[in-house]
Amino acid sequence: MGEGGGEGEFPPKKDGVEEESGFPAKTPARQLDFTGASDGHSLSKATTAAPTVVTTEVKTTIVIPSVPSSATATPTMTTTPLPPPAVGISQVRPTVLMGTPNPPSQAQILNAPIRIPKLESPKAKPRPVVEARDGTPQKKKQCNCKHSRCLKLYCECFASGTYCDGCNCVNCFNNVENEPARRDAVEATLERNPNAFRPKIAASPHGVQNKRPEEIGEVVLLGKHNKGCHCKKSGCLKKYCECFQANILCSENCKCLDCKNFEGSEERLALFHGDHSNHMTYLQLAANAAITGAVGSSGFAPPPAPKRRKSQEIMFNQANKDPSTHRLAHFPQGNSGRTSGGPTSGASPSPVSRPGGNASPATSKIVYRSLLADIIQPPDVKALCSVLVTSAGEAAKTVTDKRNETENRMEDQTETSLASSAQDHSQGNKDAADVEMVEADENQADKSGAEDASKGKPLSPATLALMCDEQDTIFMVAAASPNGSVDPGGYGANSQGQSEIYAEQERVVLTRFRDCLSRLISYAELKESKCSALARMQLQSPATATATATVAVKTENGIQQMPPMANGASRTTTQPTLNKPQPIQLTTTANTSNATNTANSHQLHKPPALSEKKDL
DNA sequence: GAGTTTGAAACT
DNA sequence: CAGTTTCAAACTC
Repeated sequence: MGEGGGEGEFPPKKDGVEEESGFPAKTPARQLDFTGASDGHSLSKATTAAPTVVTTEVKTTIVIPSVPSSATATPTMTTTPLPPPAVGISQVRPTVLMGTPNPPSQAQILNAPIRIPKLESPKAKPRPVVEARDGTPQKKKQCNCKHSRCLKLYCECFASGTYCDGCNCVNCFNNVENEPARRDAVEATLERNPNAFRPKIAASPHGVQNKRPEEIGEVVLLGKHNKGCHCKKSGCLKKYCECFQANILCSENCKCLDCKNFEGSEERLALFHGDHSNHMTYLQLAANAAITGAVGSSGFAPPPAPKRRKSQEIMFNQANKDPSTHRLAHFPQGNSGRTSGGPTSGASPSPVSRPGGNASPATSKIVYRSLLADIIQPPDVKALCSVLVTSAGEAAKTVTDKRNETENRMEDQTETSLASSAQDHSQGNKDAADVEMVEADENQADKSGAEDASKGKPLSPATLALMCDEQDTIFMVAAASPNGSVDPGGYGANSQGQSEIYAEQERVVLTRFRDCLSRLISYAELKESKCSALARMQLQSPATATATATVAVKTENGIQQMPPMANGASRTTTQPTLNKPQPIQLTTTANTSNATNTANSHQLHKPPALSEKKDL
């Protein structure tokens, strides 16, 4: 078991010679030293070998469930210097690949006694991975390592940076008690491969976000395997394949044979069509993975529940048996000579595309879309920013004017002026105290966070991911006061006036932004209710509803069409009227073709006029 | 649950 | 860096 660390001979092996610690005498890239002498010795090498950080922007229209607040709960494992958030395998992973301003170094990631999935009695029974109906694992996965002492990447716990807890492993060293050994193992692993503990799945610029839904045909999950898989026999359609397991398509990084895990692959489609509802859930989970840039044994997203595997495989096998769909050729890989992956006979419908390749033909697959998908376009954001900046400027001006007036009035009253000065001082102190309190709170709330980081203690990536906002705050404070003291005026302006201006600006900006969000929420609610209404109509009269599939919603801006799908699942999107959610007028329009619908939807992709957004 | 298959990791 | 071995998960029966 995961708690059985240390005792018993290891390995139970043929290799013969063993070190006194029981480790095989084989000399790996760097022999591990489990004598414990390494306790506390630094991972200086690893520490300084902070690998380059891939900064990738990921966008998705798939709604990402928020991380439960419990994720930041502080475990009570007192021997752990860094209380890690409890992270299930489905947990959103750190944003190392996501452009986090200061991603943790590799050593930071690893030096941390990272995540202890759940604190239980050491004698706790092994817990199977429990999956909810939606396929979301509720417990961390448990390894079953026997020969690796859970100190090699073979061990999923070790590879994912978690301690074994409640695992079924034998002779486990991946625990608090064997931290020195574990550290050495980490060091050795890093020496072999500095990126060993980095997320295997990097976010990919390719994906759905740049395509119209009708062009997509299927959801192409973002991200690609950094190293690529090397599958030979699984067709990359089994969980043996790391790409498949992460629910991403194989990429040019892969060296797989007879790959079927590419966009447009019939086998792959068959697999997913076999369990569409489950797939939808899976998509969200995988989107998490893409978003966070990490899934799998280094955070792999949970796989789809294998409940329907049989039926899926039937379909898959049928597809395989069909000679028309059998592919001998490797599908195209941007630069590795993969051919188009097209079918070897004319029976298969269409050429396929690879991530980053040509668009695939449309299929009838429903694409899950957020209710707010496409509502916010880049120009919208720019417009909003402009509005906010303008507002901030106006606020500053107002405050300054007011202040000047007041000062003029007060000019002759020396006594009052002195009092004011004193107040400035005390106010300044108060501000300083406030800032310090904020800082203290943050440090306390996440002791393992910035404070530890500043001390050189590592952060688990998940923790870092969760505290990025706090980091920003801390950064602001630090920037205001590089020497650690806090500028009483705030932001280094050293005057209450500035402080007031900033406060007012902040108030105005936040207020405006809040209003904007409120409107978005209102719009989403409106849209949802419209979708629901439509869905009900479809239920009542499916034929009609499906045939017409058009709901005209009259707004002050004209008519908007709603796609014939409920709750965000759609292939078309409507353009919001952000400033004023209108009462719904549902009108079914007979004889409205889908083509019309699509054409309109294209038009509707245009962002709202800037004037509208000013109202935000 | 035991045995087999598979592919990543470790090693040569 | 290619080939081989080891390992543990995935899968099958």
